[in-house]
Amino acid sequence: MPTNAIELLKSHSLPMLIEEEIQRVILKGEYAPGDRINEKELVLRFGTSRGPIREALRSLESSGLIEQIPNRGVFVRKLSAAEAANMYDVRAVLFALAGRLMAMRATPEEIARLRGFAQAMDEAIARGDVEAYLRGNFALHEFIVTHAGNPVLASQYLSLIKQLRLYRTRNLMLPESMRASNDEHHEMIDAIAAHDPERAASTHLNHVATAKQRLMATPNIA
Amino acid sequence: MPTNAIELLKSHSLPMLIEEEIQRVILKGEYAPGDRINEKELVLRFGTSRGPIREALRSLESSGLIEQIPNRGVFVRKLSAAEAANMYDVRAVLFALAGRLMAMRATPEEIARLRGFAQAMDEAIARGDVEAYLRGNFALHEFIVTHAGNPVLASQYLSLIKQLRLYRTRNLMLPESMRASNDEHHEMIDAIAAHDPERAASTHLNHVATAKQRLMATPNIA
DNA sequence: CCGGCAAAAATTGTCGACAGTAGTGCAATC
DNA sequence: GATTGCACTACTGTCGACAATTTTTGCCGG
Repeated sequence: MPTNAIELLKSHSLPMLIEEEIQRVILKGEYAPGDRINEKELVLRFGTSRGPIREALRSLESSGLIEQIPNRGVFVRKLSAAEAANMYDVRAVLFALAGRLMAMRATPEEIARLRGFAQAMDEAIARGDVEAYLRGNFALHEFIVTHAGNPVLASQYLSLIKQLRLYRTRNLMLPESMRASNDEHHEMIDAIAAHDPERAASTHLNHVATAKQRLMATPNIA
Repeated sequence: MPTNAIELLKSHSLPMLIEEEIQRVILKGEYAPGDRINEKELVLRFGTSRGPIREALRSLESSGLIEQIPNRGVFVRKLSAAEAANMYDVRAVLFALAGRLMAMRATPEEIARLRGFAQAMDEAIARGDVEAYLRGNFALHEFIVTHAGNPVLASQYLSLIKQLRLYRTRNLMLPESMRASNDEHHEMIDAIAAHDPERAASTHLNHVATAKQRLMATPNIA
């Protein structure tokens, strides 16, 4: 197959495209944690041979979304509560660093963007639109870590976020939780706007720490 | 080749073994940053076909040691000073978390081990044995992050350490630097032994921060 | 009816070969 | 003599097939 439509998208090799698609499917929940992923199935799905698919799976293994067991196959990674808790602790210090850096370097435009995110989330809460709230929440966090001026930090943080999506995606958001969480967002942004690195670091750290508390408090529904 | 000697080592698939060997060769400096890695060369070196080798390279790419450019090949990753600085900042907050956790959970045996490392380094300095000092330094750091009770933290920290070895391995250690660094080690261990998480976190953070200062102060010899 | 054993099916691991692309050097032309 | 175009080379990308292992299935005996 010399000229397939999937090939035309440039600067992305075939294994990379396959990797992104498998990742999308996993995060969407089409494969559940613990499920086995059959290579032949992927062959049929993508119409390529097994070579590129195996390369994509190796890459996904390194990013922590799947697990390879020799001669047994690949499985969607299953996160225990303890592992998720560990990830939250690491995520917290990374996010604190992001907040600290943001407080030191944020431009007025960036601060305005941050306030925009928080306001949109306020409105989503008022409308009771959980979907929009979660979108805004992710956008705010992503904006902070990608604008902190440290790509290594951003990459590690986003990788953790991705892996954490494997843990109990049934993340029911109560209205009061959303309100409390967005209050914390406002405090974080105030600290950044005041260019107060210490306060930014502590508010960001606490934000993730309380999110962890909320998550760990929910009964195990798996 | 049904029964090759390399195959007998268990619980490690062939791509994993190849990956470790390539990694070892890169970190040893046999391939320098920016060098191109030829697949055919690896085929001759390992005696396998290109399939397992390509899988190993994909995995190494995810761990940040090499870079793949479509249709061009793979290259040993080249770290700029800015990227190294970013890694040090992330490493600092991770190490601070490790120190905090260690202060909360370290057993008397672990504290004794820590003191043993620091003492061995003191002796290495007295002997002027830079090699032994560096070994002890790595052993101490590794011990702390792997005994902090957070495998996610350990994995990320060790991954950063590995990548940082691509940056100016000509890390000349002056005797006064080693003394100052090991003084910091003693302070870190004291904080852990006192089970003082805050002091442990700050001493660990500062230890990496000053290491970064020292590294960035050295003239660029690349 | 159940457990263990053996053959068969399915799946992963590996390989050699072919296709396509980037880089190189030569040659012809201005 | 410099430059542009072209063939050549070497490499990466992909594929289909074979080998080895695991899992399933069917059978037999208890």
